[in-house]
Amino acid sequence: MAKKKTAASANKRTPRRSVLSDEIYEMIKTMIFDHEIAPGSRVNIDALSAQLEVSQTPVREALARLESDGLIAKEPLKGYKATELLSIKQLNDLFQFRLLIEPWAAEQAAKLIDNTGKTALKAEMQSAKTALKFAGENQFQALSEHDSRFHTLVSSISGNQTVADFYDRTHCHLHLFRLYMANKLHRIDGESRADFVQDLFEQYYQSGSGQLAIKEHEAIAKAILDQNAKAAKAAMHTHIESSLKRFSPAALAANK
Amino acid sequence: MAKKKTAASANKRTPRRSVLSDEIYEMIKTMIFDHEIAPGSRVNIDALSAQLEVSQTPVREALARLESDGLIAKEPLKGYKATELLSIKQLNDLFQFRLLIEPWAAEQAAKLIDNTGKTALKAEMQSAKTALKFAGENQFQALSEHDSRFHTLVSSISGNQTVADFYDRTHCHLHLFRLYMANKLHRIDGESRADFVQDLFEQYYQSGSGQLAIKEHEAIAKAILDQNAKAAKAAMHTHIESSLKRFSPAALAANK
DNA sequence: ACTTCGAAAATACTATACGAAATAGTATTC
DNA sequence: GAATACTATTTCGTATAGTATTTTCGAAGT
Repeated sequence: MAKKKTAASANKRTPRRSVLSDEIYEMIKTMIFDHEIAPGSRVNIDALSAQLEVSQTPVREALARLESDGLIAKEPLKGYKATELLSIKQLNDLFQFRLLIEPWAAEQAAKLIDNTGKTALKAEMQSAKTALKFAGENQFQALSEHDSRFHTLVSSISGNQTVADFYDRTHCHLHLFRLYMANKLHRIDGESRADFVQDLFEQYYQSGSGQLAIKEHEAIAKAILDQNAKAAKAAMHTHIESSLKRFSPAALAANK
Repeated sequence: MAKKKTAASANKRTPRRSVLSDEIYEMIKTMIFDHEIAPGSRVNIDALSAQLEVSQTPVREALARLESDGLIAKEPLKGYKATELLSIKQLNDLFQFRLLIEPWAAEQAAKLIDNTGKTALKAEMQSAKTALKFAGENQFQALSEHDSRFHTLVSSISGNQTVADFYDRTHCHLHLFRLYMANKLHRIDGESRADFVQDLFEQYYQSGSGQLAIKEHEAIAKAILDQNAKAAKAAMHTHIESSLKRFSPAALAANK
């Protein structure tokens, strides 16, 4: 609902700096992220464009891109629908893929990092800590975003653009977040979405998973900053395996 | 020009089994591969939809998807343009990426292959040989397509869908790069595009690169069929490194 | 000659309305 | 009760108009 206003005002008043189509793309992504568009549910272009208060044209473009991203599936002449949540197998496949890529990326990052990279990495770790302290009710969101930025950063420091691009394309954080959300939505009926996020974070936080993830990130960051390639590689490997373990119960629950 | 007719007839006469938007997507992709849309050149939606004799809507959707594929880039409010070709660095990055993924995929394939997979793999190797013998002037095309199918097949036998998907995304860039080589290395003006491809094949073929690649494929296939995981992994690693070496001189020439 | 400015043209982007074709759902017939 | 026919809904594509932004290009000022 808040989104409608944003779209309308951005459209009518302010001189646009970007293109509506891109905004719509981001908005729909967010809606999928928040389960406002539930996994597996149909996406009616008419309804969506009405809700967002834009015409069909930008919605169509956005959906076409989301389809390439694997977040939306198109059935010809039947319409678009949000993709289902990751199955256990898909989750394992995804993490196996990451295990092939990211430890190598961390290793390279440790070898090739320069001062700019070091500054960026330190800044990211710092901001993660402060975000966790002050984000209040949005701490889980903050954590998730930090995680995404961290892995993107390491990939980019590795110097291999292909690797960096391909990490982005996995949409890891989005899939994992959806998984957790679904898990939570399953348990508590009738609550508002904001409350779900809050609850979700609390569970995640109180289980110590958040701190663990940050700790592991710190180990990776330290190794990279020390330019200890072997340690960086090992730390990233450990981190991804731990991360998979933390997410697996959610996947189990989501898949009933 | 031949394409126009296809589009029009598919649109007007026959009952459609797929969606126009998808056809347009394939057509534009073909146009990029054929250098009908040159790398780096701008893509005028009006002109393109006129040329293909369809409205803008399906063209926009196709371009949005091609953008996700990395074949087209969008600059907000300025329009779409075909992406530039791979630089030497990007080519190296891409092959480094493949070195991380595909040897593992081959290893897994050797471990997990079943009878269906064995049949498919044998059939592919067989068809590669016959295609090379009898394809005549389309031998380069045949070889290129076999290469694509072979690597796709191994990825899919590996059982990891994420890995298979990501291989697919890399391949179009390699394909494009090969055709680009053709164009650059044989810069003969006034010749038709088909002639370029033909010329490329001849050089490639006469240099023995084609046979080499097939030989390496056979080594990989044998190891997988023998379910010798280690050998399969090693053979794939060797193959990709050799493949890069075969590409590199052309890449150097192409980038002046 | 070189920049700087500004109008005109070209182009990108969005909105809207309509229509054809396929799917989905419902009723009718046998 | 099953197959068929009809209706409704929805998707997909077309056409067109209007707005916003970039680009072009020429004139004025330095």
